[in-house]
Amino acid sequence: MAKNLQQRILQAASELFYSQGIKATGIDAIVKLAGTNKMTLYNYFASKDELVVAFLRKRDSDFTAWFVAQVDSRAEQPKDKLLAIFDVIGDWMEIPEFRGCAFINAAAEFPLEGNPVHQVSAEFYDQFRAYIGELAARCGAREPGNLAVQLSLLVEGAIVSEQMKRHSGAAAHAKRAASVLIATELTPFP
Amino acid sequence: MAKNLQQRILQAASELFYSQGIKATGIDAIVKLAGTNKMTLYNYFASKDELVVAFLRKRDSDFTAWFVAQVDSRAEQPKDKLLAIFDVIGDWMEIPEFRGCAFINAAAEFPLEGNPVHQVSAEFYDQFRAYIGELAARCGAREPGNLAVQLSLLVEGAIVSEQMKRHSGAAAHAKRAASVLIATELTPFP
DNA sequence: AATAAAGCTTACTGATCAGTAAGTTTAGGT
DNA sequence: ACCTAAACTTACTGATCAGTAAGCTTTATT
Repeated sequence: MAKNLQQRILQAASELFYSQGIKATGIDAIVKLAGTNKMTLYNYFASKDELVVAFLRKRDSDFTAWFVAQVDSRAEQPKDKLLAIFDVIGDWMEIPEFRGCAFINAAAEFPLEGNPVHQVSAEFYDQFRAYIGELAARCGAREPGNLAVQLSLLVEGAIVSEQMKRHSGAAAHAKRAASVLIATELTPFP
Repeated sequence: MAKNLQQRILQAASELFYSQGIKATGIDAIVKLAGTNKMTLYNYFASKDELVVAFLRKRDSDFTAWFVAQVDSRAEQPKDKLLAIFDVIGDWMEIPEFRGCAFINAAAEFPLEGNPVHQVSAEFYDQFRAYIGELAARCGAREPGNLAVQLSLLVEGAIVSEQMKRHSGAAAHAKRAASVLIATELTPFP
C-alpha cells in the first residue's frame, strides 16, 4: 500500500505540473490534491526537482504507450502509421485538458541543457524521432532520418501552435504537409 | 530622461524574462540589473504582469523589425524570401543567447487563453502567418493560407526542437521540408 | 496485546516573492 | 539660491515557497 501512496503523489504532481506549469505548482498544492502531507512526499521524493523528473519519466512512459497503441489501432502499413500519427495528435489536442507537450513546456521552463529536467525532455524527442525513423525506413523512404526529423518538426510545431490558439486545426494542416513530404520521400528518382 | 529609465527597466526585464523565464525572474533581479529600485519600477509599470506584456510587445516589435529586415536583405523574390525565412531562423538559433521563442515560452508559462500574456503571444503568430501568407500569395501559391500555416508549423517546430537540443540543424531540416512544400504549392495542376 | 513502521500533525527555518509607505536625496528648471 | 519633481532608501505587509524536526496517531504484523 506504500507504493500506492507514492503513485498517488506522483499522479497528483503530474496533473498539476501539466495543467498549470512546474514552477507555478507548489508542494503544498500537490500534497493537498494527493490527500497526504509534505513529510510523506519527502519520504518518497528527495526534492521537488526529483519529483519533476519522475513526472516526466511517467509522462514519457504513459504517453508513449498510449500513443503507439493509438497509432497501431488505426493503421497497419508503415506509411499509414506515419499519417495516423497526425490523427492521433489531432484527437489528443481536442481534449479540454490539453496543455501542449509536457516535455516542450518543461524544456522551456528549465532552459539549461545540463538540467536533468531539460535532458529528460530532449530524450523523449530523440525516441520519438527514432520511432518515426523506423516507420519511415520500413516504408522505403530514401532518407528515413531526414523524413523523421521533418515529421517531428511538424508535430512539434502543430502542438505549440495549437497550445497558443485552440481549435486552430493545426494537426490537420500538419498532416497535409506530412502527406506531401512522405510522398516526396517515397517517389523514386526519375 | 525619464523615458530612458523606463526603457532601461524594460530592457533589463526583457533580458531576464527571455533568458531564464518569466516566473523564474523576480522583480528584485530586474531592478538590480536595471540599476534602479522597486518604487521606480512600480512608478512606470502597474504590476509584474503589465511588465511582462510590455516585454512581449517590445519583443514583437524588435524581433519583427529585425526579422523582416534580415529576410529582405537576403532575398528579393517572394519565393526566395520564403526560403530565406529559414536561413534567418537558422542564424538566430546559433547565437549563444538563444532560448527559443519568447512567445511560445510565454504561452507555455501562462496556459490560460484569456490571459493577456497568452493573447499577445497568439497575436504574434497570427501576424507571422499573415506575413508568410502575403509572400505565398505574391509568388502565386495555389493556397497561400495553407502554405503559410505549413511553413509556420515548420518554423515553430524547428524553434522548439533546437531549444531542446542545440546545434541539431533543425532550421536546415525545416528549410528542406519547406522547399518541398513550396514547390508543391507552385506546381501547376497537370 | 504488543510492537514496529508508516503516515500525519504542528510548528518551524530561512528565503523569496509582489507590492507599498514614508521619508530622504538627487537632479533639473527657474 | 530655491523649488519641484523624480528617483532612491529603508522598512514593511502578507503571502508563498522548499524543506525539516519532533512528537503523535494509525495501521499492519506478530
